Amino acid sequence: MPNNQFKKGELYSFITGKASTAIGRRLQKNFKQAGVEITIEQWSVLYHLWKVDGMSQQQLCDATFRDKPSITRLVDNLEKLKLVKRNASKEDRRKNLIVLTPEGKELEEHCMEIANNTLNEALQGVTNGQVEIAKEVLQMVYDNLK
Amino acid sequence: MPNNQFKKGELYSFITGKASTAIGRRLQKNFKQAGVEITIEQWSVLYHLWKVDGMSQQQLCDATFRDKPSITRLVDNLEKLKLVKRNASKEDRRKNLIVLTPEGKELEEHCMEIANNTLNEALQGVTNGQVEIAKEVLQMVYDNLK
DNA sequence: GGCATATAGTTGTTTATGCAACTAAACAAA
DNA sequence: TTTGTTTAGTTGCATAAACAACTATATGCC
Repeated sequence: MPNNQFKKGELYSFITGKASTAIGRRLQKNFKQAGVEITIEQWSVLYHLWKVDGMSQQQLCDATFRDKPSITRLVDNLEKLKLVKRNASKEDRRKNLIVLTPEGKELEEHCMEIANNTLNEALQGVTNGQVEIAKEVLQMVYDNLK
Repeated sequence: MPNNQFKKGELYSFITGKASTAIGRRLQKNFKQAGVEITIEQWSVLYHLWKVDGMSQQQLCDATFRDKPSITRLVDNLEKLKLVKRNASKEDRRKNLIVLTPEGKELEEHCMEIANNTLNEALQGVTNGQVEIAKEVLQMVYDNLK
């Protein structure tokens, strides 16, 4: 950006993330309507475990961009829901490996379908090219600041 | 979107808003370093009051995309900080008009400078064209779902 | 081996969010 | 005027976020 002045409208929306708030809220609503009783934050943890089961909490922090206390509490609640278990690591006694239960595994297909449909809803009328560019911008922002 | 399938990576980032989380976190850090003792959520309310002083709480809900209880509590805390006051509306006794105090007004310039610099930081290496397209996509997403 | 530093996870605290439920005021229809 | 419906704001509740501080474990250096 050669010129360092933004119109105020851009400033606000970029900072507050209204679009992702709207997606998150819609996804939560769609989960609820479909009888899926997890929060979107819990989903965001399960999402990574479905891809790689048995991650450490620190790995979940990195993957979900949250801090350690937040992950501790999210995992607490997922344990309560019997969707995950903490297994002490054999190689490093500080580490817990978070593993999916059978119920946790079972949720994947249904949740991912709902999430997929929600994103389709959100991106109605947006072209593939626009999505690609938006992705690039958001990735650059994230890389600039993480 | 003719084809309703996304790669999983896109799915996750769009839904969770990692980029705006990163911006928000950086802005909070920059406020703190500059000795500005407000949260970014409080800033988002002040932002609208700096543009239009004396808004009702419902108007702030619409402007900031939050629900009524959230605004009630944000305004509570801003009152505690003596940055705003609630004035009962003369035309409609249900309504509070939220007005800036002199201290609240005084914060504008410094806060907006910090916010501006933070967004510049975030958008390093992004072209004007890319920003424009990203904005359009995010606006469409928001309009599709709000 | 001992000590300094780094790391994983937990606890405390404060702020925030959004759904549900409620009260009071305003508006619309009969 | 009365009644039914809508609207503005508040309270309750559960979940979440992140900073600070802490404990226990692991790593690196002398």
